[in-house]
Amino acid sequence: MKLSNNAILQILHELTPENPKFQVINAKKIESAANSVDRYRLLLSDGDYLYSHVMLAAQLNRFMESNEITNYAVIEVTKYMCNKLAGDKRVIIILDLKVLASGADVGEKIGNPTVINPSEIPPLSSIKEDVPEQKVSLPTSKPLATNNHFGKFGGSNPENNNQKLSKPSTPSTPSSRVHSIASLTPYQNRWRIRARVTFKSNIRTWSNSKGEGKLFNVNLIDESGEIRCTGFNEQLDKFYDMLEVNKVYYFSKCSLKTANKQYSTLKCDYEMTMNAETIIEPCNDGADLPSLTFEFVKISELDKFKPNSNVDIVGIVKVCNDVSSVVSKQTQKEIVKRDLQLVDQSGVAVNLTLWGDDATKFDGQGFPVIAVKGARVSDFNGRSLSVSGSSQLIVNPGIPEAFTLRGWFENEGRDHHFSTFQGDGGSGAGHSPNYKTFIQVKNENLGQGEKADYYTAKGTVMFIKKDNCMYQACPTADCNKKLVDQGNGHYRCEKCNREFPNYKWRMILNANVADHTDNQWITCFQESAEALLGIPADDLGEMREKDESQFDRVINEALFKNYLFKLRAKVETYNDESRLKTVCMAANPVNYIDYGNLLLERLSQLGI
DNA sequence: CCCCCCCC
Repeated sequence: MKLSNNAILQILHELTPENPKFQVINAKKIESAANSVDRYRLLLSDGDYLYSHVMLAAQLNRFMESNEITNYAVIEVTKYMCNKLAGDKRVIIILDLKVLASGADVGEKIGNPTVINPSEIPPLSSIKEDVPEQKVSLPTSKPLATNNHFGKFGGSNPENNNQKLSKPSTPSTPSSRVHSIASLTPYQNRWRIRARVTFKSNIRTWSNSKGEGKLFNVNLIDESGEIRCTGFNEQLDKFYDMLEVNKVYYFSKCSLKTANKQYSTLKCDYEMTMNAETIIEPCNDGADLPSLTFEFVKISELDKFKPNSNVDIVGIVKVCNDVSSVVSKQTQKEIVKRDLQLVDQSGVAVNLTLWGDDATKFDGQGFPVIAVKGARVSDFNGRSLSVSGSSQLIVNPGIPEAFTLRGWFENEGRDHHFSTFQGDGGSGAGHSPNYKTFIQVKNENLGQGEKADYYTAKGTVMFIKKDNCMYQACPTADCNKKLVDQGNGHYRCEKCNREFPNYKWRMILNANVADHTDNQWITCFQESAEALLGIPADDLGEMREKDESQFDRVINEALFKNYLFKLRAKVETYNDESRLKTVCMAANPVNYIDYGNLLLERLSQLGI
């Protein structure tokens, strides 16, 4: 196996031998800081010289990880560059390669190469006497250039110029090696990243006491992480049109500053601002870079997130409300909004609000899947979501999670009754449920104390009392007072001291639920009663008036279903008689993973 | 240098 003799020395002197063949004598993994990508450093031989300041581009790590390259392997380097570091040290970066022979096949060091001391690179005149495989015209006397421009070299062979060595994607600017986004800090400014644009904002203008202007941001991603980059005024004019979502660019010479976490949904500690020096150039071979990534959260788990935090969410738009408008309390401006009800396989529904253009342009036909990166969590109605200015809304994204959701929805999700975070108390601390069996509730005297006891029980609906399970309630929001029928088509609310021509149906449903240990009578108010019966109270009330047999059918169909009941137990005294009253706070679908784990825990407590 | 993202 013939190596490209002296090619290392040539490269260190800014010559560009084509497709040089080297032997990898040794390799060392450089563990990176958290979130960054590990890199490999190679000890490379050209048969005459050994050089240790050689790095493998991160996208070639697979050659090391798959053991395609082991010690003594011979490689052909089809793309490379030589960068100058502080102290005039030179680093060869291998950008692309082919493995010509495995380390096992070669089995030994070829030739007797001399080690090059990186701080004392021998002059080109010290090229060893054997015939180089690559014919390279050498400049007669060329000092070590201070320009580390890849592909630029002595003038004696212009025809051999960079069309062979610099691929179209290689930027024409002087550059150091490609850095990872995760490695950027404000304390270094000689860096260059190769990154995909995952988001480009609209152009926004501002005007305040400090002045006015326009700006935009892009979000950038590489293997190591994400960062936001903002362009103001002149930079906006220069780069806005050029930057396209999903395309890959080289970025260098942006200002870095600590990201204000209050406004940033990305996990990066820093963010970039374009300045007059900034260079952005397209990169045509960025296929190896990741696209937008999500860390999806199940809707049922939203109560584990604090209000004002951001989450990635994907769900089916089960309900798409019409646009409406609200007046901002702060700006007094009217804003268009649209509320969606989002559901997923976790069996919980949550409201998601779209604003402005997102709201007006949204088409809810056909139960689309939507993904939101960085949706804002609020505790309205237990938990709600909002697509904020820094969120990204993607309708029918081409991601596996979307296809899975679609399949689930078409098969079963469509007919599922979804629970909500309403009735969970809203504070949503996300405590692990206090699971009890009904016999435990009795044995432990739950609800007998001063304060109510809350517990969660998995139970089956055994019986529902249909008499007096609903009433005509005051139509005023938040007033659920039972109305007095005046007999003249009007209904009187004693609480509001008003008469109404209309009413809303409210439910108080008494049901008996059982587990394998005992049974328990529970009272379900509106939301949990609707959850058990699978129908809105207003529909049920109308149904009962029109056709009582249909109403009976709804009640019967609700029997023998299993739920995870969130219950509140408290003794109440009425007419000198005290009895335990159990109110259902929520009837949620059983999560059989959680429930299975609960059973495992109970089994282990039996000590069998 | 923005950073408001609203309401119920």
